[in-house]
Amino acid sequence: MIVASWNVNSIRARLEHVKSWIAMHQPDVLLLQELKATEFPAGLFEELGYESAAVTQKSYNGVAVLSRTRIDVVSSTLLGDEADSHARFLEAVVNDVRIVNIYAPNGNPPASDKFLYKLAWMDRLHLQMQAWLKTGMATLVGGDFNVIPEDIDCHKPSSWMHDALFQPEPRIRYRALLGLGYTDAFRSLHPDQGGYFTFWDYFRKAFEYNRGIRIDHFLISPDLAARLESCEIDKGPRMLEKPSDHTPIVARFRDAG
DNA sequence: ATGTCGCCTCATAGGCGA
Repeated sequence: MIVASWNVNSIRARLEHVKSWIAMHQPDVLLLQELKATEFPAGLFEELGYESAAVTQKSYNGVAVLSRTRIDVVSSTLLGDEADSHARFLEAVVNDVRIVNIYAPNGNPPASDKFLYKLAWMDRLHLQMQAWLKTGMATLVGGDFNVIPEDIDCHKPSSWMHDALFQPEPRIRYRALLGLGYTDAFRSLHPDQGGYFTFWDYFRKAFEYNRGIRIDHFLISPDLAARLESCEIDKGPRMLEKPSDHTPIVARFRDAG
């Protein structure tokens, strides 16, 4: 099973990029974030052989799961805050695997209401991820976590020390998710290797100089970690005209034994 | 502070979020 995740920064602006990437890579499951549109063009992906489920809102956020096989949606809201209406979460079951697509809050600037929302959101995610482990179902939580886990996950820590994605509070919470028993799929197969990023700013030729950050992640339960074959970042789409500022990450799993 | 995108609107310029 091949699972990919890509923050597309507007599904309308990136439609051709996404369609051609799917045609080329044929993932079994694709998680999309930052749709930035009320309507998700499900029909266009149906033509490519993909079922889809999406949670959307006007202008902001939005996540979608695409799959070549049936998607059973479990929930479109993260527990713990009835008043939270952001489209940032979609939990589904595909091929006996719990697939959770997240677009975690950015949280900038630090010491703002947005930053507090980010931390609270991560605390809510922690509780769910803890509960999922106890169900015994193989679980993958993927998407844009908006957290730079370690110093090697950015080109230069001093450039990010004032950014919400690099603050101790979210980083501690990310590590706590690993502490529950989840594995950072990419890092587990590429230990101690810096210079691997999933996001580069549009400005200052950040991509050309590889001044980026690794903030798109797959956190996988132990049974899935045992099935993990590869996890790579595909920089290809970031090189195209009018790219998203993120690029896809792709994980491959052995079939369940 | 700035850079650059994509969205929206008290819309063709400016604000917001990233």
